[in-house]
Amino acid sequence: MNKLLVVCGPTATGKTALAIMLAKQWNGELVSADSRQIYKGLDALTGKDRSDDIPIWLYDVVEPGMAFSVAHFVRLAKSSIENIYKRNKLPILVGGTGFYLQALTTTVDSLMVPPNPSLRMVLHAASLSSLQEELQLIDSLRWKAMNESDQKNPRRLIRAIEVARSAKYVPPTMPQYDALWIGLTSPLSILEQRIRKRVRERFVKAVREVRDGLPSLLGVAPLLSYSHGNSTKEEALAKWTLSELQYAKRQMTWFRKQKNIRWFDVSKEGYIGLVEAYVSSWYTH
RNA sequence: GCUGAGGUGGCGGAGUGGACAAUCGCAACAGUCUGUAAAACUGUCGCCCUACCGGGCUACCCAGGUUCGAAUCCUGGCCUCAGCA
Repeated sequence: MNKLLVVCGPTATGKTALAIMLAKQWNGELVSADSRQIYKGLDALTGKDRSDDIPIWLYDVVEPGMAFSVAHFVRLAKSSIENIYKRNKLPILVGGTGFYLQALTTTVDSLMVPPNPSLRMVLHAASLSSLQEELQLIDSLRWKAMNESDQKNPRRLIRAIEVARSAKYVPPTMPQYDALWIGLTSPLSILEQRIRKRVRERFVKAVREVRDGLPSLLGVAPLLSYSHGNSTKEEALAKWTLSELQYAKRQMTWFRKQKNIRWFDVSKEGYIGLVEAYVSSWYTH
């Protein structure tokens, strides 16, 4: 089975830097699994780190505002990984978008059902209760499988109805990888400091990147408010920092339930050595 | 110092005699997740018990008072802000 190294974890833990280092050691190339960094430009806003000699796939694949979703990601990532294998290199999947990572490494059956824009438009105008009723009617199993939170989530209900109404698919078999999951984390207070520092460092560049009409990525609203003169730099920094921190917490909520991740605390001295040893024992087997 | 406005839960801000442990927003905490995942959504959110059905206690600047009953009315005090000085 083909080996695939996965480096995941919340934002601002140094995933990319670590992955680049590992790529140099093991003749690898990176594949980004980040739902923000797929957009062209916006380097400072989305925190893209780059390397002169290690390729990073799936940065800058689509214009901001264009439709992009997990399904696109999975297709692109699969072909990137194949490409890397063909050249006998090690793909290193690095990113904080847990859903992307999951979809790529496991089977997600409904992923092949494409969106139905006209249906969505109609359902979008429907009330929550009518969405609930419709789903119960056309796919009661799906409805029962949803928890209370999703049953009250219009977006999820609409997608479930969309899937239920589509023709049934036989899910294609996904490539199976021999994946090693490495998670990078640190205590929340330290993570907060790192986020604060990173955001401050990127502020000036990020202000130049944002413009009206951009998708509402983290930081866009406060940065625009600042550049329009509606808030001070400190206010904008505070808001951007806060949203990044909240995002990091959400990421951790996702990753916490995933039991195959080996976690490393990046605030501890010598964690890199531990990672290297861990990867080494996996890679050489 | 005078005049006006006001002091409500971590913050903002409703409430102006009973249905108020106090609408709502933010923050916080926990969580959901199968084509928007940066998103969307759920629950909790004074303290203490609880078989989660409830029960007890302390609360709306402070001190008194009126009232069967006050965050809401009255008196005094303290403090804040705006304008005048």
